[in-house]
Amino acid sequence: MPDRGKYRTQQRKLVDECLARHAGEYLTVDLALASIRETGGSIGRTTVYRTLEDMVAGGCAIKVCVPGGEARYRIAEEGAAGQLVCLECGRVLPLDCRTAAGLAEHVFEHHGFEADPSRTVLYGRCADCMGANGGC
Amino acid sequence: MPDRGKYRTQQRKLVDECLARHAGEYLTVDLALASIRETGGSIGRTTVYRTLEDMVAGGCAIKVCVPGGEARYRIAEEGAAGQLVCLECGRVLPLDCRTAAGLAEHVFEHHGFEADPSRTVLYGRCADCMGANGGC
DNA sequence: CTAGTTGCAAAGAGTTTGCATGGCG
DNA sequence: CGCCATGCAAACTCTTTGCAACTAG
Repeated sequence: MPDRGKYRTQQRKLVDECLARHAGEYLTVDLALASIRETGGSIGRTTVYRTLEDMVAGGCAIKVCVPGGEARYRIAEEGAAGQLVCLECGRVLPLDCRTAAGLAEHVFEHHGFEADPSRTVLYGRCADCMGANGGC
Repeated sequence: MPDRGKYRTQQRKLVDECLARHAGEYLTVDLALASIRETGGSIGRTTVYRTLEDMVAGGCAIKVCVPGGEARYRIAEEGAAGQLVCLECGRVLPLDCRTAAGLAEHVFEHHGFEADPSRTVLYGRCADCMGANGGC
């Protein structure tokens, strides 16, 4: 394995910029790829995968796993929030960071588990889907 | 698609019993398959997949998504807890239900998002891995 | 120039589906 | 007896890897 992340290449910048452009959103590899190419960038799918994984390893990006779907990536921001995944529409919404941080702290004290607040994931139904399906 | 879950077959019982036998644990499809066959049960991998998905759809099982790994399933118990996923060793640990429930309530009030406490997932490092890797 | 990086194509892992056989009610 | 369930094999999807050409420093 080469010493990943040493060179600041054209492609690496493209991925960086793409996540920054979509700050707060959760992009799949294909969405990122499409967005990059839309802006005129030249990049291959493999490189997007590799660069995103590098960013996650380096703490610059957050990876969220959605059951039955593709992985989603978001830029890691200062005081970044966790995520709320709607099981009906598949949307991913941000969770305020205070809540996530408080939970992580509580978990550390009670379980000795060092949770990353920005990776907190809750599954359920978003407000829109609750409204649409109401009682049932 | 047939009207899944109508008949209470031998195999369905086997999967049920397997999850019950491992209550609180998070089984992969392969682990469940192995456990069932160990106890003398006859079942195919496809059926385990299908039955577990049926159980998740029916609210009898919880599915947890581990990045880079297989899906894991746990029986859905009354007052079931959320889960703590260790990103180093891949282990999944239970999160006490009081904490998860409190968080879900908080999230509902602040975000209008109806989170399922038992599906709360936190990612980080478990106590064992923290001890092993200490400072770094 | 040297080592890291890219990206195509192919391999791989996990999961789902088609379809004929078998079982529940 | 009808319809659902099973399970093998094949298809599929998402992701990773091998490798030769390329590029940043």
